[in-house]
Amino acid sequence: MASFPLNLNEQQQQRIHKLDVLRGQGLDPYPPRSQRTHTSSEAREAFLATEGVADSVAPEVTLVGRLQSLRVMGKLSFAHIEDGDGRLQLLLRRNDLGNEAYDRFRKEVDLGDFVQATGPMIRTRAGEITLQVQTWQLLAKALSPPPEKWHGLQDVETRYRRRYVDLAVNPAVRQIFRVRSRIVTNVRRYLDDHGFLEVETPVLQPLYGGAAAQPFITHHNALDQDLYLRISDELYLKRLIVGGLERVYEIGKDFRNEGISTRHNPEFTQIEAYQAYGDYYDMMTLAEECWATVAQEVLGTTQITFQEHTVNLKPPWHRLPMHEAIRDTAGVDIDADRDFEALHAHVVERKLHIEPQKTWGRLVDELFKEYVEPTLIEPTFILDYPVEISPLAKRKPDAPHLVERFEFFVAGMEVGNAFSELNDPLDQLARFEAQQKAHVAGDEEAHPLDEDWIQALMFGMPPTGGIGWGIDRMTMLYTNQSSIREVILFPQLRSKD
RNA sequence: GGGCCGCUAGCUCAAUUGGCAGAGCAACUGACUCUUAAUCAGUAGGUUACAGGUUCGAUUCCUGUGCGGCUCACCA
Repeated sequence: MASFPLNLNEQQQQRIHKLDVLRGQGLDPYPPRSQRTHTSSEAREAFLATEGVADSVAPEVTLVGRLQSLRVMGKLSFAHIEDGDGRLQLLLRRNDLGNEAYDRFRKEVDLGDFVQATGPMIRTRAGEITLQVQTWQLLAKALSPPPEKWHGLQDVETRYRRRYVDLAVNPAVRQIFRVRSRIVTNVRRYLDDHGFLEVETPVLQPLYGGAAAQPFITHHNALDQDLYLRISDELYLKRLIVGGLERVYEIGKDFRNEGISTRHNPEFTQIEAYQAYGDYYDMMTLAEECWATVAQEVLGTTQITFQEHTVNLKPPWHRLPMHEAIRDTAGVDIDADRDFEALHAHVVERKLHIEPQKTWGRLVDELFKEYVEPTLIEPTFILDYPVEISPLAKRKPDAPHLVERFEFFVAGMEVGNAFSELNDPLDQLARFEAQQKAHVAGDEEAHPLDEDWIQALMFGMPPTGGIGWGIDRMTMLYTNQSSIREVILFPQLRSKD
């Protein structure tokens, strides 16, 4: 018996009493094995294969599953059990089971219990394909009752904190995570088919990098050394490009120590891919082809509906240089106002403020986020970012204040980031030094100087295109979920108590 | 971190102006051999998130705390 205070409610106490009754009858409420012969859909198919066929015999099956409904009508009862394939009805008759087995089902079994039932498949008078139970067995007793049967579990907090209940009673939630799994599988397949090698790089890193974010810090006891949880995979994957692995990718968790919102979870899943001898144009092709292919495979169409928007992921996507986008929406020509003060005047005029890094690039970024981002409904690549906010990307040869970088947007949501990778070690060093200045000036998300990465670049890296996007946000778009918590099985919540 | 909203039975929700805390489902007892939101009769189930305050009296009004949702800021 439980030796810790469980604060059992009345229904739980009743169910524990039933455990004692069952054990008193010499029955194990938690037997070690089951003997399934068919899943619910296999049993249904087996029945349909024989129904109406002359001289055929109804198939005899053994099904297992969780009891989801029970309708007792005296000497006849109906129930539904649910397995991984779906629901199937059970018919139990006193005549078939005998008094003892029938009464035990009525008295000792509760909604939520796992049961096993054996018998022939039949069709009831109401037309439902049903297992006519001859023998049955309890597989696992549930001590807590399931939520109410037609409103189900709706409380969002309880759904996230007790996801097992959510999954058990809300089929739509199960479907989201099936889609998520198939998205990951198909992204992987696309990259595998295009010659990319899947690799794993450290989550625990002596120095973090690859993005503008604050890290989580942890400690290794034996080494007596602080380590960071990675904020991106970028610099390790690019080390592999230096090492001669020409196409690599990784799908894994990144960790960013920032606010939580409907679009941000502290740990999130990102795909990053790097292609030697490629550039950011190759990454655009990769993104639009991969997203369209995955949508076709997973959803059966390249058209997706997200909230009030319906968009088509079919290539080619819009390609819009950032300065054009800002000119067309904000009415500011950033090419004309190349210095901080001139552009700052426009920003002040529009009552925007920038913190903490006061650079020309941040002003551009601010204008972009305010005016352009909300307009990006159709899948769109925004090209050519300011160098100050892109310390790992290669400069545009004809415009060295910009870099060959794009971010892409679908249905108003930023989903990914890519660039022609900076492979000039001395320029990389200069960029890191600029980041250090920004850090001193108060930008806590400035990129730290990674000396080992400079060493790697000095060994020589070919021209390379790299891309990353969020699997969580991709799943949000493909399943039409407006909160990232709906596509993460166990989203981060504050601990209770 | 700011603003707004929410927290009542296992679940979904009510409760009038501050006046006995209720319903449906689930549970328990009974009837019922083709139901499927089964039906019918009956029973039980509450620290109204928590801590204070006002009041003869608080689910209701006030203050604080916790947790959550949305949103703004920040970010991806």
